[in-house]
Amino acid sequence: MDAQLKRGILDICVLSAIKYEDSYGYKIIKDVKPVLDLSESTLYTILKRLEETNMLVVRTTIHEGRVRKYYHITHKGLKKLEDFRDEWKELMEVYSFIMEDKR
Amino acid sequence: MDAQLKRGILDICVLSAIKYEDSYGYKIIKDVKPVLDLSESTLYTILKRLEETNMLVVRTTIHEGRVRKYYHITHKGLKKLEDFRDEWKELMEVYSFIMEDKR
DNA sequence: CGTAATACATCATATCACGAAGTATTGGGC
DNA sequence: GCCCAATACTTCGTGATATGATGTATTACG
Repeated sequence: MDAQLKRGILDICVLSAIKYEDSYGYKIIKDVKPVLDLSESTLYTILKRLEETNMLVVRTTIHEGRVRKYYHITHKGLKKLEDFRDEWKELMEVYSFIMEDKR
Repeated sequence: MDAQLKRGILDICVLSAIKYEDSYGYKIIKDVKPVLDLSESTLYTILKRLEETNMLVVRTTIHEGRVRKYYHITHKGLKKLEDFRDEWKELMEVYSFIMEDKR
């Protein structure tokens, strides 16, 4: 998918991936990649941003000798997901405008 | 609307605004603004980009003593609009993923 | 004569996706 | 024992791009 089109939904996608269950970077990539391709550098950049804007909180654990950081969605993160429904509605209207047959 | 979400559709919106009839910057803004807010600086940046990538061609005219540049969509621009239908389908699938009830 | 409307241009800034490259550990195959 | 894939996270540089601020210039109208 076009990089620009991705921008609006990448953050939302990542939040959605931890919506019901805490998850960690490596797993999030595996979960999201089939539906929306993203690289490790992109994902960790996004996770950092979401942490800085208090959309999620981090808990560092050790799993089989490896560091594993679990991400947990916050109230603010859940609200962001909720608000996206309205954003999507707006986007649908724009799409209608784009595809409108003006002849 | 969120700036990031806009990015993927701004170019498409502008192309769509000149799809059936040549138009000029000032008019495009008036047409697009009600459905998707954009500033003059943004619009002219986009028009320049679309010209550089051969999505449209420009014809400079004088109208009532003022310069007026008419933009005409090219075959490549029309193809871009067509391709957007597929992009949109992908986007819909991502939306399904985001809103999926995983409980 | 001033102001709004028309019309386009440029620049600096901030945001962000992504490839490249790196660090470190575990586990399986040979 | 050794190599490589898989697991897991980090940092840096680059390119793309939306936008506010600012500027230029003309016409129409009261």
